[in-house]
Amino acid sequence: MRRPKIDDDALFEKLLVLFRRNGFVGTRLSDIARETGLQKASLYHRFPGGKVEMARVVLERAFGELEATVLAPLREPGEVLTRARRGLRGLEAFYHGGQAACLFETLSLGEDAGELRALIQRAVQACLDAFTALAKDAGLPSATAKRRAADAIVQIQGALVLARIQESPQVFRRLIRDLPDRLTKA
Amino acid sequence: MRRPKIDDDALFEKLLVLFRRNGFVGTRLSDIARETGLQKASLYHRFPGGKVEMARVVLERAFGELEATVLAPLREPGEVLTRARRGLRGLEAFYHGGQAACLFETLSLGEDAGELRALIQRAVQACLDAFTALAKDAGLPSATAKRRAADAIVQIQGALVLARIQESPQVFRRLIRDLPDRLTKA
DNA sequence: GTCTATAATAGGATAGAC
DNA sequence: GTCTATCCTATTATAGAC
Repeated sequence: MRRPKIDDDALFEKLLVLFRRNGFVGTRLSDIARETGLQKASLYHRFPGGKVEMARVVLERAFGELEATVLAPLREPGEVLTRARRGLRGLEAFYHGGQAACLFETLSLGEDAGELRALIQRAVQACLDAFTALAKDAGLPSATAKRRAADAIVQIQGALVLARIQESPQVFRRLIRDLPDRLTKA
Repeated sequence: MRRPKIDDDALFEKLLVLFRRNGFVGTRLSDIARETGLQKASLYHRFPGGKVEMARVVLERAFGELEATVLAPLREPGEVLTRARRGLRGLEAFYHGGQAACLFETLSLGEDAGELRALIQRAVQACLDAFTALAKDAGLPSATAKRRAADAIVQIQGALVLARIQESPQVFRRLIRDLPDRLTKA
């Protein structure tokens, strides 16, 4: 076989699901091999840096998707509430309606997070910036806008954690509904 | 040696720190042995059920501490805002001012969580109930009180996650300051 | 109650054939 | 690009002496 058994996109999806659900240590190469249908040696051919590189690639691609489906809509020109709604619809899809954990949360756990921490921090900061800019565009003073943005991230992360514990996405769905106003209204 | 090298309380504290920081899979028996000064065989003498039993005991004791230092103050008779402030002061201590992760979050990650999930759900539900009762005592209608309680849990969990990622407890401390009003005010 | 020693398994990672 | 086979280490867990 010269052709890949599984293409990069599908491979990325499998890795994303695993790292999201089980974190870094909790995701074993044997799991990845089983889910992708590749042997461990083949995985090392695709990711010479091993598990850490797999996690890094997943983080980078997830950040790219977040940028395209959530942050970009938030920054588009137009009416503030419309932008908020579009971005949050993207966010809802990004987290599978609250049924998927946040990669930034699960990969920030433990000491192994060291090599990935900078990447995670950058992604979270990008979210903070985008939300802040939106709240400013809504006419809120700078300090208030920053607080609203931080509140939004806090609530998103918290809702995802609670949804995981309760095994119900209800609290996350409600949040998505409420956030556009909470971010932009006086 | 017939006397324990380390007493139950100290042992519990060590386990708590490890499981909090690294989750279930991320906490290895070798870490526990190093931190407690006990050999692995001695750990198995204290916890015949192995790592799962250690995690269960930690969860139970942490729940007990939460009950005593946070939930009980919330339920005490007296002025609502005072009760809220006392409970939240307990909560701040419980999470070391935002520098320690939530055990219920870190142990709810991964498939290993199966055996511990019921315990975690019970603890979170107890928090929801206590916050709800407080909000009701503040005169809020039942449905509103429930929403406020869920919001509180969401914000606490989210702030802890964000604090971990940003390596700064700032967002958690601000939350503790704001929560008494957010829970009780019309 | 703790220890040393050891078993049994699973983990990440590599070599080299095809 | 994928595979089989293998290495080495770490991991959980147990046996039995003190």
